[in-house]
Amino acid sequence: MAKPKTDPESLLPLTPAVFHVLLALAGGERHGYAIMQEVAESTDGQVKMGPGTLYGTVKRLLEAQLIEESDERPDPHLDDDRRRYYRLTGVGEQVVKAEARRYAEIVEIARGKKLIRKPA
Amino acid sequence: MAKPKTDPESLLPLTPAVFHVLLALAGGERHGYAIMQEVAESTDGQVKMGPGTLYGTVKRLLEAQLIEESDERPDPHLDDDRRRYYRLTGVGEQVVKAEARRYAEIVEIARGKKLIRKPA
DNA sequence: GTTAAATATATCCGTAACCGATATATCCGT
DNA sequence: ACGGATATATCGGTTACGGATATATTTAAC
Repeated sequence: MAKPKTDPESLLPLTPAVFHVLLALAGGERHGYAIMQEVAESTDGQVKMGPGTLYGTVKRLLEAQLIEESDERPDPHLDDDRRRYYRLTGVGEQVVKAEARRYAEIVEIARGKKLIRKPA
Repeated sequence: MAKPKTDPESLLPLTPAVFHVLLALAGGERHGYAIMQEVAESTDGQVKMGPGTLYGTVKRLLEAQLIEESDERPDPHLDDDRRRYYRLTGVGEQVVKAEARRYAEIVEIARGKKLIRKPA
């Protein structure tokens, strides 16, 4: 994942770390630390991303133009100068959607083999 | 994934290659080449595992005792001496189930963010 | 029956990614 | 003003991925 590609499918499958970051940003703009927290929270602590993984991943995602830094800041009294906010690009949104569909397909395969039951 | 561990959850998340191999074996005993074919087929060609990935992964899975080699052979006239058959161990089955559940949870997160629609 | 293609396993190695450790600095509650 | 949580960043060891390569056998074709 080094050069900017425009075909979303060609980037799949994503590494788990990349997918989790994109998923977190699919909920709206977030800064790095908040991404870490959201990943840990949304997976009930099953996936804990350390700073090395997070910032390395963010750097690669910026280079691949799947995310971009945002200039928008929240209300000044809620803000923190250190924060750097990121958001999905158009391509990034397509990629995370495509990967989500791929996950859903795999879940269906697992259901077909009776590894899991309930369709929800 | 080097030492044999007995707690399935502690091995998660699996790498995509590992998960696909375990998923293929969840459908019953298979030999290496058949695993490659099944992964390509079940993912509609989206995931193509080369021999380097496959046999390296199989080796690691044997060491981790998630799979084991099988002595059972099919009818002699259908057999091929070169083949080496593998099956899931008890732990392996627990691990692939746990990972399938984890995938399902992530799909639900993606649904909650409107990245995909249909609950099936 | 000889050739060719597909089958089948295996290793090597360059590239990339993970991720803990470490560093640094700021914000905020008490 | 002190300490813990917040926040970003880099370094380096370890691992895994995955294409290329090698080798041999089986099967189909001619």
